[in-house]
Amino acid sequence: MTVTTIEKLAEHVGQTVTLQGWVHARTSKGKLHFVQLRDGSGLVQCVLFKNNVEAELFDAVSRAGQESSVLLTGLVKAEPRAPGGFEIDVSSGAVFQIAAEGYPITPKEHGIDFLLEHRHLWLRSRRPWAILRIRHTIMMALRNFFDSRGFICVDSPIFTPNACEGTSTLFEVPYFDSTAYLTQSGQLYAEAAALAFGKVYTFGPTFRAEKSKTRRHLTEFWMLEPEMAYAGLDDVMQLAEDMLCHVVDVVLKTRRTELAVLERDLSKLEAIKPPFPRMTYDEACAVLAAHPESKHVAGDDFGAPDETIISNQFDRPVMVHRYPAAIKAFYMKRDPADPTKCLSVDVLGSEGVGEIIGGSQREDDLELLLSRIRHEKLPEDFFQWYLDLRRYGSVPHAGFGLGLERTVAWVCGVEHVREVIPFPRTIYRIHP
RNA sequence: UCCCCGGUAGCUCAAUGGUAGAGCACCCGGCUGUUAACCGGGUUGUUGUAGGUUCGAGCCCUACCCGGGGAGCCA
Repeated sequence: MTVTTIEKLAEHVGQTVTLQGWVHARTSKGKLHFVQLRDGSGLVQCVLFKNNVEAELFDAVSRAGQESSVLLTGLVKAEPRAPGGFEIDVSSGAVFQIAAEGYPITPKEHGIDFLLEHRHLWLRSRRPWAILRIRHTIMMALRNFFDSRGFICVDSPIFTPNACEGTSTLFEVPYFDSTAYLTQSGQLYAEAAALAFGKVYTFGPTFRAEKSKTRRHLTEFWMLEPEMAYAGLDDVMQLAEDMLCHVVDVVLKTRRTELAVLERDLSKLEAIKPPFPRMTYDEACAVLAAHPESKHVAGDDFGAPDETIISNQFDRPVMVHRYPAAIKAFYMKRDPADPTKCLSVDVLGSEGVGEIIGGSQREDDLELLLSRIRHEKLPEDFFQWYLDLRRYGSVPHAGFGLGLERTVAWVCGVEHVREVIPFPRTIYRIHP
């Protein structure tokens, strides 16, 4: 007897196979049970006729409520009317466990608070299933993309001695006799690695203790940060464009079922093709100045509503570059053509989702970087190792940070980032 | 930290200041083609907490707790 998974049923039409899973839903009609079986890879309807299976199994299934664990063996039949296109005509099987009464997540509607409180069970539902499988695919596509271009994955530490950028509020943790902080960015370490390996990326969790409470914020989220030696702002923008196009392409090619579960408008994804529009910060300011709903003041950073206005001008991500140096991080290199600007870029996702990537060319001159650190009143001692990178073989280098959850939410067309990470951590939620 | 909204059965919600309800879930019975099945029957409450106003509070007032949406900041 072949044990297989639901997503591979197409290879087994006409054969008898065994599926191992859980009862997603069951309806019975007299001497007939319809079991919607979930096995993690998909969902398929299994039909049990009373006369075709042993009485013990038929009786057990009649008592098997939602989420009971069952093992069913039967003939795989093509069934165009069934979701997924297949149906199992069950001949034998076993009920491993009758789920306890009171499985909280019913087929009816639930509020977000209730669902998050039961996230450990909610993961089994269709929507999280689709989203988290796409998240996985996006992570794989990203890794494959960088791997195929000769990037080395270099992990950055999660315990850090200080603020990487000196801005965000960090989580403080006891570290033996002193204090450590959870990383808010692996970038400074990625720079060190780029000067060692040429092209690198870090990919891991990052932490921000800011009391943000919006659909775009988590206190723990994943960030991918590529960094390239002998590269500038234009290289970074090209890399970001190629990367996003590749990710969307892979998801469109391999996750149609999941996108259908999410009722994603595929035309919005199919529009994600190169080239992405590019505009300077000043050009973006002009767009906002001409927009009646914008309260943006030229020179300031863009607020969330401003980003929405800008990104809604296009059907694909837009790259806004050369922001005022004053509102950006100390390590960003000044634009030689206009020293009030820096060589930075923000990529705003389409459909008004806001910033998904922030990147820049880094300041490679020791004296200029040191003056920026002093001007920002950052702890100079902590940055000595970072300054070493400018002392010994400094080169032009550049990179960016991609917010994984924001990217997944954008691709999935999901409103809130808390749905695109398995166990979201927000200001008021650390459970389960 | 600030602004707005909410908290009633396991869930989603209703209830003019006057006897706390419905649908679903769950349990029992029926049905060989269901798709959120259907039909019949049954179980379900410290109305977030503590005060106050009132003859009477789920409803009005005060404080607090919890959560949601947004701002700022950012990915």
